[in-house]
Amino acid sequence: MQAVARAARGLAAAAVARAARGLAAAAAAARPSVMEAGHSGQVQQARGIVVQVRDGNLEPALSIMERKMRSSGTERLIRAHTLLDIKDSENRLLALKELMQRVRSQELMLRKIVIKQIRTMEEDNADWCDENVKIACEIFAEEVRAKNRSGSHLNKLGYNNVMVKFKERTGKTYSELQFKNKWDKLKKDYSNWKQLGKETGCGWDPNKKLYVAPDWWWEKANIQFKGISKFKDKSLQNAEELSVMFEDLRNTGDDHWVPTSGELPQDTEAQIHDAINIEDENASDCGEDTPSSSTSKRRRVVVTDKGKKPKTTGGQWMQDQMSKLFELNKQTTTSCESMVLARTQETPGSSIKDVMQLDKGKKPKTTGGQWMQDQMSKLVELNKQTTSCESMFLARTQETPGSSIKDVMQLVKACGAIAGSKEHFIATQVFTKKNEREMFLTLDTPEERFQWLSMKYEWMTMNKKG
DNA sequence: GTGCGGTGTGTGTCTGGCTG
DNA sequence: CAGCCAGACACACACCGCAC
Repeated sequence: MQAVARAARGLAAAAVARAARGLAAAAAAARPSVMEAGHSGQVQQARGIVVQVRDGNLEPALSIMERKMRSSGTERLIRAHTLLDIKDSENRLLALKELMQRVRSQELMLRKIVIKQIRTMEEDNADWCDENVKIACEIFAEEVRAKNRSGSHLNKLGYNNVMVKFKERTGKTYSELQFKNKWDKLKKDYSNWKQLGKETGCGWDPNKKLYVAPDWWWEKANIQFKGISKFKDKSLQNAEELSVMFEDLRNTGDDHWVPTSGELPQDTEAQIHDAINIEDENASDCGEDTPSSSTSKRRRVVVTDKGKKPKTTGGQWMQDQMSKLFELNKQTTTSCESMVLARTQETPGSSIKDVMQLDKGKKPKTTGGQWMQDQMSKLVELNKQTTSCESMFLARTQETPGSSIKDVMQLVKACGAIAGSKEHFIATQVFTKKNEREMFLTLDTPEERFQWLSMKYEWMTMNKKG
């Protein structure tokens, strides 16, 4: 409002000046002056707008002038002129911006064309003959051993090394992308080959080193595992190198999940459960680092977030799941860990508490893959601890009687799980397994035992649904 | 010094076109 | 039709400048 008033005042002042000029011109020959004439109340013929200022009172005169200017269209002309000035300058600015954008986009286009031309001149069309694939696999494996793999792919340095080494050995210049594509392809092949090893419908021909199955089986398998039928009449080439490249991140879906795969387990709890593999006592007895095949295939997560795919490269989801995993590990480990701690002095910095600290505070400024690898290493360490303390515990329980089904079921009833209750029912199901009984015995109070049974029931029913 | 937003880079997934 | 390839898309992280 004040600005508007100021503008009006400015316009008025300009008009006053112009009017005064016109007045002055008309009264050029005569005296007194314009102001004097105005002051004396004389109205003189003049061009322009004439306003009288009475008794030196400027405000009413300005108001009158504004009215006159508005009615005569002068104000509109002045405004239009002013706006035209602004528009001109703005237009010039816009035009300059547009020009810059045009130049920039043309420059970009030109650059793209030049890059493409240079690429096509420098790059060879990928020719993945057996020999080239073999060399590539060897170099890939070298780079993986040199820890130039982050996540599930080689990093920039890794690809650069591959490009250089491959050129040295074959004379061919392939781009990073071409190697990346080949890497993806090899990974898929390796995954399919491993899948064949688990399929029950095919046999193994040791002479030909081939999986054998009827044609209909291959057709069926190829629908489920795209590209698997290529192994119908040929075996996996460069298996050793591929093993180095992919074995620790194999993504067959049923026994591993790769956090960077973008396909998340729908039932996270169940996945965590599978990951720590509590249900499968046989597997835990074997001490496998990775869980054995679970009952559910990896499923595409239901995307609710405005259709975006769950890209989880070292992302929040991964961190959340790892946290949950730690939490569950803590739950299953703490009780026996305390026993171990009582006997042995713990290595500083390797306690669960220390490891759990990883979740807190700032995110580590590393790539998702690196972070994941670190966390997994720590998790493996933690699991080793768990396994060792479990074995210590088992050794102890073997010494002490009281872990028979009969003994444990007495404890079940004592903690309030009466016959007919869901807690009692789940106890009858799980305590046929020795490990479950022993785990149950690690709980100190009846309350803890009852809660454990409740959770066990919910967990198992949830997994049944999943 | 700290927090925030913008930008660039690296990484991973997916899709569709081209070719043999 | 399978294999190869390019490119779009999405996300995480690092870095930088700026305001407070």
